[in-house]
Amino acid sequence: MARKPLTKPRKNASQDRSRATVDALVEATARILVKEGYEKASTNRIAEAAGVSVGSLYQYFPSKEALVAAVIDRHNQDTMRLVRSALSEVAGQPVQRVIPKMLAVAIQAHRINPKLHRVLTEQIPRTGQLENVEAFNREYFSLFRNYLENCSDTLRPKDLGLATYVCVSSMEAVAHNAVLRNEKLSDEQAEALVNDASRMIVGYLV
Amino acid sequence: MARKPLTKPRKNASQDRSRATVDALVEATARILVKEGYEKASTNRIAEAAGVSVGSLYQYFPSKEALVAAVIDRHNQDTMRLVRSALSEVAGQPVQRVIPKMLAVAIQAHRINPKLHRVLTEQIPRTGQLENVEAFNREYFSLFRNYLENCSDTLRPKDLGLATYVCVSSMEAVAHNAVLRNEKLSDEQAEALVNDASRMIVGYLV
Amino acid sequence: MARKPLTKPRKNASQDRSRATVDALVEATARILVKEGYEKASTNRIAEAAGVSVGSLYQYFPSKEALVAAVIDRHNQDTMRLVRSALSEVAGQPVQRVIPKMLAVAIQAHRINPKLHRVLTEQIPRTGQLENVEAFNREYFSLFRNYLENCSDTLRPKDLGLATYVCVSSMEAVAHNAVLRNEKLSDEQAEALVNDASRMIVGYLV
Amino acid sequence: MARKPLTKPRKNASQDRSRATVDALVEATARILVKEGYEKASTNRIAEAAGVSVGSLYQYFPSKEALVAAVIDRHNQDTMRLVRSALSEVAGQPVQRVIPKMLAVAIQAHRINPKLHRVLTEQIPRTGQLENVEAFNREYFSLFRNYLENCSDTLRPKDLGLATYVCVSSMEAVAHNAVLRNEKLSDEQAEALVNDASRMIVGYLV
DNA sequence: GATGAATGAGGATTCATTCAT
DNA sequence: CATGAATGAATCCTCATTCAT
Repeated sequence: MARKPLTKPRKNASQDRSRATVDALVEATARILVKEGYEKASTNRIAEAAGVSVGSLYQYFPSKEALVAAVIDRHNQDTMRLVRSALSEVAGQPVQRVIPKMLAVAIQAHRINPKLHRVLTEQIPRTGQLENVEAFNREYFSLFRNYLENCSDTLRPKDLGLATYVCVSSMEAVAHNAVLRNEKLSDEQAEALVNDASRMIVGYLV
Repeated sequence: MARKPLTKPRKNASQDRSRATVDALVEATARILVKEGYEKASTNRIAEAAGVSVGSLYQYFPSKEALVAAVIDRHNQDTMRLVRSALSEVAGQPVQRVIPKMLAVAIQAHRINPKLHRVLTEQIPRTGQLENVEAFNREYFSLFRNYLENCSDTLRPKDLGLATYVCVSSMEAVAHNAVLRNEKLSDEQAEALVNDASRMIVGYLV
Repeated sequence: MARKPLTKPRKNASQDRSRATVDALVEATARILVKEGYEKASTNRIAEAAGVSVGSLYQYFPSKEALVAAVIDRHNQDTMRLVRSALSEVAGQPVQRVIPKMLAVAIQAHRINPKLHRVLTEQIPRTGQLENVEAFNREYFSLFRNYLENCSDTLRPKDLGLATYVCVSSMEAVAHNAVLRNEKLSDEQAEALVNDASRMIVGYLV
Repeated sequence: MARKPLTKPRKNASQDRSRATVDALVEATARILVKEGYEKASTNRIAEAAGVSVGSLYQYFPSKEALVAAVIDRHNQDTMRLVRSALSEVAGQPVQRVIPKMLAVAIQAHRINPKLHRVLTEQIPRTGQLENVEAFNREYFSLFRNYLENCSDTLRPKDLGLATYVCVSSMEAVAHNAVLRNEKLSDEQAEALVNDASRMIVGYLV
C-alpha cells in the first residue's frame, strides 16, 4: 500500500502523456483535413501540426489510414451521442414528435463541424475503413427500427425494414444536403425544412 | 463542292482519330477507376490501358483531374439522357404517375454502371471540378421544378423550391443507397422500394 | 522498305538511351557499394552517382534489391566468362594441368575487382536474390563435374559429386581468402599458393 | 570477514541481475536474428523479446552493432571451445588422426546452431566489428599452426604458414558449405565428406 | 502529332537512439 | 537503474508531368 501511490502517478503521467499525444494527433488530423483537404494531408504535416514527431505518430497509428479512421470514428461517436440522447428524450412518443426531433438532430449533427463532415464524406477514399462507417450506420438503423417496432401498431408500412430504410435515407439526405449546400443555413430555413420533411415522413409512416 | 469532299474526309479522319483517342482515354480511365480504384489509377496506367502514350494523353487532357472530370461528365450525361427522356414521357401527367417513374429511372441510372458510380461518389476527391457536378444537379433540379410548377395547383407545398429540394434529395438518396448497398438489387426489391418511396413523396406533394 | 530505315534509328536511339541508363545505374551501384558499403548505398545516392533521377532508377529496377542483384549478376558473368574460357583452353588435358589453371583463374577472377567482390560477399544480405548466386554456383559446379566425368578413368574418387564438391569448395575458399585477406597479394605469393593447393587437389583426385 | 558476506551477496545480486539481463539480450538477439533476419531485427524488438526496455538495452550495449558483435562473439567462443577441446584430445597424434577429427569438429561446430550461423555469415554486414572475427580466426590459425609445428618433421610442406592457410581454408570451406547447403546433412554424408576431405588434406601434408 | 524516357518533388514509413520521469 | 515515449534523419518508392526525338 505504500508503493502503489508511488507508481500510480508515474503510470498515469505516462498514460496521460500518451493520451494527450493521441488526442493531439486526431485533432490535428481533423484540422488539416478541413484546412488542406485529404490529398494535402501528409503524415509529416499532421505530426507537425500536432506538435509531435512523425515517429510518435507511427507509435500510435500504424498508418495514415488508421489516423483518418480515428477521426471518422470520433466524428461518428459525437454524432451518435447526439442521436442517442435525442431518441431517448422522445422515447415512447408518437412519430409526429419523434420524426421532427430526429430531423432536427440530424441537421444539428451535420452542423457540429460541417467542413469536417464535408471532407469526411466527399474526399476520403472509402477504401478499407468501411467497417467503422458500417458500424455507425448499423447502429443508426437499429435504433430507429427499434423505435418503429415499438409503435408498429400505429404504423401503416408492414415491412419495417423497408420503412426504416426509406425513412433513414431520406432524413439523412435532407439533412446532409441542407448543410452541405448551404453552410450558412438559417434557423428559419432549417425549421421550414424540418417541417416539410417531417410531414413527408410522418405521412408515409401513419 | 468538288474540293470539300477531298479535304473533309482527311480532316474527318484526323478528327475521328482524335475523337477515338479521347474516347479510348475516357473509357480506359473509367475501366481503371473501377478495377483499381482512384488511388491506384495513374496516368501512365490509363494511357497504357487506352493503347496510347502518356504524351498523347496530355495532348488531349491537361491533367489527370481533367481526365477524371471527363469520366464524371460522361456518366452524368448518360444519366441525364435517361432522366430527360423519362420526364418527357410522362410530361403533363399527375404526380402519382411521375414520381414512380422518376424513382424507377433514378435506380436505373445508378444501375448503368454501379461500380463506376460507386467509385465516382466514394473515391474521387471532390476538389475543383465541382462545376460539372453542380451543373448536373442544377439541371436535374430545374427539370423537376419545372414539372412541379406546371401542376402547382394540384400541390400542397407552396414553396416549390423547398419541395423540389426535399423530393429530389429523398429520391436520389433512396435510389443511391439502394444500389450501393445492394449491388444485386432484385427487381422485386426495387419495385417495393419504388412503391413505398413513391407513396411517401406523393403523399407529401398532394 | 522505305519506312523501316526511318524508324529503326529512332528505336535504336531510344534503346541506346535506355541501355546507357541501365549501365550507368549498375556501374554507379557497384561504385557506391565499393566506396560506401551496402548500408550507405541508398537508391537516391545511386541515382545521383549515375547522373540519373530516382524515377529513372525505378523505371528500370523495381527495387533496390534488383539493382544489387544486377551488380551481382554482372560480376558473376564476368567471372564465369573467365572460368569458361580457361576451362575450354585446357579441355581434355590431365588434372595436373587443369587444376592449377582453375586455381589461377579463380584468383584472377577475385582480383577483377576485389573490393567489389568483398562487399558482394560480406555485406549484401543474402535474402531473396539467392537464385542468381545459385545459378552461378550450379554452372560452376556442372562445368567442373563435366570435366571430371570426361577423365573419370584416371581419377581415384568414385563419387564424382562428392569430389566436385570437395574440389570446388577448396579451390574457391583458397582463392577467396587469399584475395580478401591480402589485397596486395604478390604474384609470387599467388604462385606459391597455386602450387601447394594444386598439389593438394591433384593428390586427392589421382 | 564479517562485513563482506553482508555486502557481497547484495553486490552479487546486482551483478547477477546485470549478467542475466546481458544474457537475455544476447540470447534474444540471436533468436530474433534467426527468426526475422538481420534487417528486421530492430533494437526495440530485441529489447521486447528479452523482456527488457530499450533504455536498459542501451545501458548494457552502446549500439546495435555492439549487440550483434556480442552474439558473434558468443557463437565464436562456443565454436572455439569445441575446437580447443578436440585438438587437445588428439594432441601429439599424427595428422592421419588429427585432420579427420578437425573436420568432424568443424562440421559439428557449424551444426550447433546452423540457422544462426547462416545469418551470421550471410546477413550481417561485416563493417566495424571485424576485430572479433579476426581474433577468432587468428586463434584458430595459431592453434593449428602450433600443431603443425610440433610435427613438422613428418610433413612435406616447408612453409608452414602457407600450409596452415591452405588446410584451414579448405577444411572451413568444406564444413561451411556442407552445412549451409544441406541443413539436414545426414551422418553418412558427413562421414563420406570427412573421409574424402581428410584424404585430401592428409595427402597434402605428408 | 506521337512517343516514352526522364524528371524530381513529395509522401509514407522505419528505427537507432535519447532523456524526462 | 529502469522505463518507454519521443525523436527525426534517412530511406524507399510513386506518379503527374515534361520534352527531346
